[in-house]
Amino acid sequence: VVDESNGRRLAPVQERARQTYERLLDVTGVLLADAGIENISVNMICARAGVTPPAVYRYFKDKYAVIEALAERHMLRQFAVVEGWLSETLPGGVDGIMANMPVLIERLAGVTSAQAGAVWVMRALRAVPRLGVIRLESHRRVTQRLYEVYAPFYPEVTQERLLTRIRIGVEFTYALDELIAESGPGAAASIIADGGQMIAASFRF
Amino acid sequence: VVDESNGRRLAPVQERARQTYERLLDVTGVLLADAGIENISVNMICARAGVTPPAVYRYFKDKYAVIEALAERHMLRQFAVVEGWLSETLPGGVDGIMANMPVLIERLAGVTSAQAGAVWVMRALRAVPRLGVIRLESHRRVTQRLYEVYAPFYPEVTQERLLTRIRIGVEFTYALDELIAESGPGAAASIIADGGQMIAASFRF
DNA sequence: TGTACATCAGTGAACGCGCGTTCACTGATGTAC
DNA sequence: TGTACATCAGTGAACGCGCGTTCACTGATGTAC
Repeated sequence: VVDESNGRRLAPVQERARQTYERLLDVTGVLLADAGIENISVNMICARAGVTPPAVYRYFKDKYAVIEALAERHMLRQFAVVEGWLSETLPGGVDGIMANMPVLIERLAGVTSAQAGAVWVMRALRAVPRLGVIRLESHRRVTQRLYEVYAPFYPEVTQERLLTRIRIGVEFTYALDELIAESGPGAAASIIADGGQMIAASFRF
Repeated sequence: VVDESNGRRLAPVQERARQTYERLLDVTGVLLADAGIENISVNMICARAGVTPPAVYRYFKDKYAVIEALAERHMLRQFAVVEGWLSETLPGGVDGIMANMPVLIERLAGVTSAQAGAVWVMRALRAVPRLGVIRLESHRRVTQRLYEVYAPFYPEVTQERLLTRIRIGVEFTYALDELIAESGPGAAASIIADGGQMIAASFRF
């Protein structure tokens, strides 16, 4: 009885198993930061998580499936941040949204810094062909959601053009997230402030 | 008699050797696109280049040194594009520079699409900790150069703030380069046009 | 111009190691009656 | 409440393969006289 969709196998049902599963994800994040995507191995993950290799294969098809699950968890958390931010700023109209862009950037960066190795997960998503699709799918989803929100405010802009701009804006936002993650805490504040303004400015047509 | 600085070993002196060297770089680009950073191996590079492993070790310390050299070649080409573009647009002042942003984006994308696997090289640079420094160094260099050019046009902006904006702008530009590389030719045109405008807009303070 | 020699360029074969993965299994947890 | 059984969770040991890397070498190219 194997799921196999997307490389995931059995889902943990008991509490002990759920802990093992989460621990595997966390440990993978740490290792990704320490060793890098090309040096990480199932054996390493096991050793750090305190389990033996077959335990990993119970839940994941291979090491990419672990990274995939880790990435999805991270992107779901970021998506939740976007939703929360939208519901707060939407009453202020498009001006409120744009004025609060630095707030969004800051919160997204918070999610990234909270999870060890999250930047490296996102980088792995780009560098590994097999994992690229889940990043694209996630960006597509965010773009779609933002389009629904922005469209009423830009009646004079064609759908195609607005979608392109939003898609680029999403990409810019992720670039900022990464830039913040690799900067010291001093530089982070000004990147958040100026980066947010830059994205907002780029939505004046 | 070994160089060892940055993992490079002997430099090719004879013509035959120079061809082998360049072929190793080109083949590595292709393989990076096909197999991905985690699956590429020295053996694969050799097989595709029609040489045996020791031939690679003559010029490179390991496989990362090959990717590093490939990345540096690509970034030098892009830097040359930036210089050429600057000398053309600089007479038009800051307005000329900003108006011609889409031209820069397009040319950079041209360099990327001309070299097989160039996007994957840039992605590998992010994902592999050991290679990250050369990407940072390159971005720092471009940022510095653009600062020299922009500074006179923004006398009222503090140095720190202008540097931050340019740094972010550089990152945005690379993000566009990657976005274009993973888009179809139809979408590329509008990303170039709108992306260029977005970056230009983000330099209005 | 020819030859002897130096250096450059690349080969063939081999090595030990760690990787991904699987097998048959034991132990832990939950549940029917 | 106790016991028998089913399912879940993880172990221990082993495997073959391809990896990175090195050795002593042959062949190709350049150069001094």
